Amino acid sequence: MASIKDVAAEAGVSVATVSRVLNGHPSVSEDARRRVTAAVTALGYRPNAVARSLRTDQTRTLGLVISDVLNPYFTELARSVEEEARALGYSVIIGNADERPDLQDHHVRTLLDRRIDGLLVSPTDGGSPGMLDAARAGTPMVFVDRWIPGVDVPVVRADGRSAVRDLVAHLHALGHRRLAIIAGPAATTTGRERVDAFREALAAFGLELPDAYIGQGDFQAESGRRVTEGFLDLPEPPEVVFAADNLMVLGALDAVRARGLRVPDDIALAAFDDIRWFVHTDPPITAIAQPTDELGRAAVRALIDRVEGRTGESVTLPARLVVRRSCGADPASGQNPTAVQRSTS
Amino acid sequence: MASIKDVAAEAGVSVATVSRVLNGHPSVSEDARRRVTAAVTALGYRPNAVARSLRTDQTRTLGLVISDVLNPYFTELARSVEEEARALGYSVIIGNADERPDLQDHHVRTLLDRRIDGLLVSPTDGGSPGMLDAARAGTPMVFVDRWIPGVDVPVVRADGRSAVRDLVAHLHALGHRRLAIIAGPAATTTGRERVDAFREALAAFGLELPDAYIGQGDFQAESGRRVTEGFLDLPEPPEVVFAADNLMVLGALDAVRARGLRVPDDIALAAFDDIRWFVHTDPPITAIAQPTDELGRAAVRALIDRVEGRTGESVTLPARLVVRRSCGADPASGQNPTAVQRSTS
DNA sequence: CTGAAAGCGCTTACAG
DNA sequence: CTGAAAGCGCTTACAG
Repeated sequence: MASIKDVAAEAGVSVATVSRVLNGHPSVSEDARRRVTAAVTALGYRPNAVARSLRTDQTRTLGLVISDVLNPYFTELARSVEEEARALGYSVIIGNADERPDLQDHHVRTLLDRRIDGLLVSPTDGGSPGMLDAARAGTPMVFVDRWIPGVDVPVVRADGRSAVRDLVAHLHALGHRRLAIIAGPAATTTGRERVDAFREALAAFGLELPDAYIGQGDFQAESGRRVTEGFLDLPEPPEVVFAADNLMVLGALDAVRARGLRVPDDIALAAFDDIRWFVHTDPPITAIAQPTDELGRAAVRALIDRVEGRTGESVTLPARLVVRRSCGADPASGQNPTAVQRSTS
Repeated sequence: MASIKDVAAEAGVSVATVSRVLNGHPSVSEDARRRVTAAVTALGYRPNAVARSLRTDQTRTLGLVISDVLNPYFTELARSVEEEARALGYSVIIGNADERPDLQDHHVRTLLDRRIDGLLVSPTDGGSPGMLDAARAGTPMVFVDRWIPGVDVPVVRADGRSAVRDLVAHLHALGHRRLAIIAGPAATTTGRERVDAFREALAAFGLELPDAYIGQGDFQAESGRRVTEGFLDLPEPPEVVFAADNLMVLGALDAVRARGLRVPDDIALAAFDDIRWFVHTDPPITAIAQPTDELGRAAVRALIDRVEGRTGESVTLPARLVVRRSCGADPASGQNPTAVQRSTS
């Protein structure tokens, strides 16, 4: 592969001059610029980003460590992150933690070894050692979706509180009183917050959230299945199961189906995180939708602010309820008296 | 951040010795090794991968350019690719082409600029200039899923021919005679092949595939919707619509639903590529499943073979039919006389 | 406007 | 077993 030396030789100038035209430095004669450009195309020369990074101490690359690539929520997030980063002149390298702290650590370490300029993380657990090190070492960093309390890093996330209130109002209006939740890992903020928001919303309606109605999931489908089976085995099973993410509701559907029960007649279902397929499941699933795209973009902007020496700010965007049929409502019938946004599809 | 010099100073040895212990070189005294190790942990030293790459001319990194991250098929592929690569000591950087040749080119260029050791591509179109350059320049490369005819690069893919035959046999046994297909872009191999396989399978049953029953999609949901509407507007609409990927069948479902029609009563649906949600759509969707995980692993092995100087071979793995209810069959009823694999869920 | 030179953080043949 | 030195491909202050 041609190097800058080859280009210099071909153009009859020094490598310094080649470098200058490559980087758009103003003080280069028109003649030199022309010859270098010609040499570059003649040789099909592409600057070696590795060498450039070593010299300039910047890679123009962001690292993104997500909890699970197989979860459509994170996949959408990754896409918007990459788009915004590209628009701002950065590349992004994605690491998939698969909800495993050790894998998360592996990726953080690898990314840091590659000297990425900044790190975007949706932490899998309460903070793996490598992650904490990175934060302490002052690596420009921002958390997306999930965060780690006590670590001084901006957080870009959705606030589901009001949407969860809308959901509970919706369920209450439909006559449901026994509401259960499949929680995410207690070590994650989203795992805890969604339970808290749910409990608070229930309290506003004078309802309790008994321990038996809090199932411990791990954001994976299998845990949703297992927890739901537990609920169905209860002497008094819940009337509604609210899954804290879209994969666990998949598992819940599996479990309900395996028992030969019907949604919403026998049991109602709802989920945090909306995905396109929810329109076509049987029945269509009521969900809380995050502004995923904007979250990804805001996170990138905050991170690049930090990277370039500005102060990146935390951002919180509201999530919203999308009512479909899985809780018993017919969105078109106007049965539901509370003011919630309805699905248009 | 501590450099190798700092470690050398701390340990009281030369940087050469530090480098040797870091790389497990045998001829280092036990004493030196101990002091270096101590210095490394004392300083929290991590070797700079950028500098190492520049020197050794290898990055231990593979590039993966996929057509669309939002498509679960590619997301699964990416996951297995990363897993196998990691097991073999490589990292992978993913580029999402979003089915756009210009974006594909952008990623190929960026990846090459970073001097990745090898490139895994599922080409979006007939081959963007940058991709062709890369192949010509001798960059170790392998195609996954889709490939470019005439380019001398190993291909790792699934052969859907026999599964498509099984599907057509299944449809024929159910009494369907007017079968239509939503094709992928003609510029992609999978776009063309699936139509060819479908046509051949129809021919075996004495059925034709009229032009009006071939809709031109682009592997995105919206095109599936548009094409399906066209089918439904035909004087004689098809009885079955077979979508060449899972996103287009989503669009087809949207279109069918918008007309107030039912699947499979009014029209049957099937798709290439299986996803977990198909079990829970209304109705569950009959699909052709690829051995995605094995494809990803095989592709990585073939690529690393090339990178390390061995001859990476092409691999073709069979896809299989998974019968559900979207074509009118009740998988449990044994209605279908042909020997096809049934969904167990 | 231009070039020679230093240096980014490593690895590795060479000499001892 | 160990170190001094060269060099990977760039960028950039410095001098002219």
